[in-house]
Amino acid sequence: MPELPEVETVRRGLEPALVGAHIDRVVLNRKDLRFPFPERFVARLEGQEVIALGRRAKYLLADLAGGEVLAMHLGMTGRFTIIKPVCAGPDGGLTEPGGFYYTAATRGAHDHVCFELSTGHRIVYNDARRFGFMVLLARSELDSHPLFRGLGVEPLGNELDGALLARLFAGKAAPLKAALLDQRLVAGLGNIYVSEALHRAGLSPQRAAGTLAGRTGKPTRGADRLAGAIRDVLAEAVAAGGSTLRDYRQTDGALGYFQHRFRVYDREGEPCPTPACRGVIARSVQSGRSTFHCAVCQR
DNA sequence: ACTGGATCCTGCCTGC
DNA sequence: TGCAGGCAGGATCCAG
Repeated sequence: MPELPEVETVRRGLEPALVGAHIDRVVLNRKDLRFPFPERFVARLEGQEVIALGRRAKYLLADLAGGEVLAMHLGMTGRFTIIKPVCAGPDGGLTEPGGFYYTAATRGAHDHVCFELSTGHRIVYNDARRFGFMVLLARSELDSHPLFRGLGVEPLGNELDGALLARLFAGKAAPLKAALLDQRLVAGLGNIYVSEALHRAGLSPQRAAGTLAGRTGKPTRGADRLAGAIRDVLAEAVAAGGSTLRDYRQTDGALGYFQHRFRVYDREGEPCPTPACRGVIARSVQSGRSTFHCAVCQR
């Protein structure tokens, strides 16, 4: 479920295990994800120390001591799991505090990559649909790399406000839904949070994006509301993800799960949650993707 | 320049 | 119960 908040949640979950550790061994269970793994992928990673774990839009960025960056995109179904070290139990046998081993026998069907760290931790990447991918690139070429060059503004950074949105959307006939999904404008929103942000802002997903730029190019109140709604919904989701992170060892240990309540997403037919609004959440399809909105309070 | 559609892949849910 | 069909949170590419 990786939009920006989920990726940030995964980043925060992985950071303590990954940063400062060396990658002793990398096991690939297949030769590609969405794309083939980079040339000499394993050799370039093994022996490297991870010195930082960052995020840009929906990409995780692991900085390596040698100057390369491991950039990882989770696609639709990518997940990371931390497997804690196995240690000797009271009965003399091997037990594991989190309650599970990671062996060939327990390996999940779509566990494609396993990073074995110097701390004894293993970090497993699982991706059923394989829309995710990993690339290795020099830190110095990050900003000019085709994957990152065109990315738009980071929505939780300081730049995003109504004025910037108005500038980005000026002259665009595309519906707000499509404009917000465009990673070249605002980077990190996905199908869920676009619906959520538009509902909070009281803006119809069908409305032309350019109408938020006013006639003089000045931001409208709608643009200000939308910028605020984007920041609020993402920040709340990140906070919700973080609040459940302490439990990451239970069940299958997958990072990035959280119980965030969506106000409109997947709530077709339910009453609109806006106070005093008598509307009902409708589902529609825009450029092949589900949109959820209330026609009464979103204009 | 913008837009909609097809596409990659697997799993799950629905309806017949 | 079985199975076909549709749908899924991403992002790119292509035709129009």
